[in-house]
Amino acid sequence: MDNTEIPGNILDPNCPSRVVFQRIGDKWASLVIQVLGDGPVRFSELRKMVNVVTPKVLTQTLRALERDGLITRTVHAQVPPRVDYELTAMGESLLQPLTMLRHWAESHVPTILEARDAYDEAQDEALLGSP
Amino acid sequence: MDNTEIPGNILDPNCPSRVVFQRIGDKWASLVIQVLGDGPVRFSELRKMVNVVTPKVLTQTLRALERDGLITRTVHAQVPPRVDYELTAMGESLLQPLTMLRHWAESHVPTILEARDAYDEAQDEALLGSP
DNA sequence: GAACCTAGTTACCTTAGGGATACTGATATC
DNA sequence: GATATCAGTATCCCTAAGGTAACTAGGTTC
Repeated sequence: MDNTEIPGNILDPNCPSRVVFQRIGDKWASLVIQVLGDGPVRFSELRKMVNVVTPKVLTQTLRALERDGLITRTVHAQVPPRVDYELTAMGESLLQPLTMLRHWAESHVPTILEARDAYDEAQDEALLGSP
Repeated sequence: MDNTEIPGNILDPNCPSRVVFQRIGDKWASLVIQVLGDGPVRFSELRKMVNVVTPKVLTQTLRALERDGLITRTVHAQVPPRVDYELTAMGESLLQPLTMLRHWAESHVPTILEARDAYDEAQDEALLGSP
């Protein structure tokens, strides 16, 4: 069986690609994973690094990642509370493909943005030509 | 400069990762790219392969990929019409990281699904314990 | 001239994702 | 007793993504 073939169970909501690509597409999830790549980070630090995400949305993101077994949540019995988030082994294993994708992004996004501009301009001109 | 560092321009809507991760997260886009990995495919064929996507949504997806310079659209002057979609060089270069991610997905998604079940069960029990 | 083909549109609807804002609870410090 | 810290909740809102269903255009075949 060819290892690169495209799986046929695309309809299946549990289709591997579907499940993972959804997580990746999540606005903050992949960012959080990459931030956690350097070691455990507490909630408030995460908020600062991810800059303007609201606590509700950050919590949603973290819960989803925890549910998927990609990160762990550790509550320290302190006051004020301290909660650390950390990648699991599986979470860490995701870093590599994620980093590859990020590198691809960094080297190609300028071209993508140019393509968008060119496309949009062509569209505008077409509209002006036949109003 | 460390090649694996996390870029700071996360706020920037044009942040490379943001742009690419969004495309990947698109429900059909990454699937279409992988289908086109074997060569040009016409609209109707694409519909069959991607199985239940409606023409409107498929068109949206294809237009977005075309706009980003990842695929080309070729109209053949025939009747009935024939339109072929094909990866550009940039589109092809995306296949590699995408395939890596798919392989990661295929080997880890079963674990993810188990983790979800376990998490959800734990949640249910917690709710039953303190109603 | 009726029906069929492909590659789309058009109009409409529903839901989920994300966001803004304000509040809670437990404790320690002033 | 007022205030601060931290890690969240609760409530409400808005938009965009995705989906359904029906229709169009241009030409060909029966």
